[in-house]
Amino acid sequence: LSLKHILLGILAEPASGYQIKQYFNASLRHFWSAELAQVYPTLHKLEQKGMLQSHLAPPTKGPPQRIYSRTEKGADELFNWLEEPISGSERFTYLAQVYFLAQNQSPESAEKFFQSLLKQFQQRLGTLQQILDQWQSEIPGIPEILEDQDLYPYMTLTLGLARNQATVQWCQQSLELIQRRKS
Amino acid sequence: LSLKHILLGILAEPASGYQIKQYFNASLRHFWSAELAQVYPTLHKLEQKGMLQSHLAPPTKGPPQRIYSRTEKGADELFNWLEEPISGSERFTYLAQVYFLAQNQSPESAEKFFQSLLKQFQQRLGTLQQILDQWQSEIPGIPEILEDQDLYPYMTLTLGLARNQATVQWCQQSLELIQRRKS
DNA sequence: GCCTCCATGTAAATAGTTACATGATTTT
DNA sequence: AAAATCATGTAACTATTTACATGGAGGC
Repeated sequence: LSLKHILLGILAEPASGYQIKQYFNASLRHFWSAELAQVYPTLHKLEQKGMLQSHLAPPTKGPPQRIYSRTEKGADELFNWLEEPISGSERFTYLAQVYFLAQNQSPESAEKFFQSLLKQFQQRLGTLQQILDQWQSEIPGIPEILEDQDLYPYMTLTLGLARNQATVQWCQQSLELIQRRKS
Repeated sequence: LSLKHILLGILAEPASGYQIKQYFNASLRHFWSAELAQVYPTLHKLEQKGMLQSHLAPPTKGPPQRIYSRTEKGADELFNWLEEPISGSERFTYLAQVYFLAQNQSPESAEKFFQSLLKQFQQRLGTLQQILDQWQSEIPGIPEILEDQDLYPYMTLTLGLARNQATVQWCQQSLELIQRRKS
């Protein structure tokens, strides 16, 4: 349901399926990802519904590209989605793993699990921090100075940072608690 | 992929599909949910694979219940899953909405969106806080005093709280920024 | 009598992943 | 000459949601 709307959002500028996938990797991967095998059929469906138009671009190099652009109908659909209330439930597989951790017989398994959790979240945090550092060095006066079109993507970055910081702290506290209980 | 393992985790004690659904509503809903229409077929598949066994319980009241219990094979599968590394990508639909918010023509739409975001996260935070308060009033000396089987579920609660607090703060800061920019 | 809760399930649709197929161009 | 990247797509499978079908028990 959401990929449709995300594609409509990305297609503020015309682009090919492949370029859209690049955009996912470059800018959205912190909260969304999509495989090409999902992108292409979804673009087709959106075209069938009249929300996108496409044409083949002459092959400058390599195979020809099919370039999609958003129609008015597509833009309307996007604007409606942008006003929808958010959906309730989130899914965190690793929290399910934590939840049942006590069922694993081996006594160090919980400690090991949290150590690897901590590592992974520290790494994510580092990645996000680097991106923020780059924004800050390139654009002094951030965020006040930003245009709206950059401000909201920037906000998704700051939330990612805040949440990851909270998660790293939680991992550390949990690890300490687990280690204290060993004795 | 995960629902299988979550069912195996819940079935440390034998239970029916309906009871499992209750358990989702009572204890896991903060990070996972599942419809009965998904639970029943998944239980069937797990039984076919020899990870669960079932028998019909005599109808004390109402229709008979099919009670599932975990086999050794099922337990092994669970233990393996509990040691798997976590998967990389998370999905947050509302962050995609934030990301494209600038494309909505109407100037107050962003403000409205964040106001409703803030409300919803404050509400979730309140719910989680209530659950924590109850644990704390019922079990003084939490978390040190807890058995492992309660400690890890408790940890999923504390992470939920920490993340929601971070999110509420982010909503507030974002709203202030948006309101400052109006002038 | 009607509504809700208990309890199980199927069917159909949507969403998403993994694997496969194809072929050109550019880099090593 | 092999490997990586560009570029599009299909097929098969897995995961999830929404809607429907059925029927008993207990409360209003």
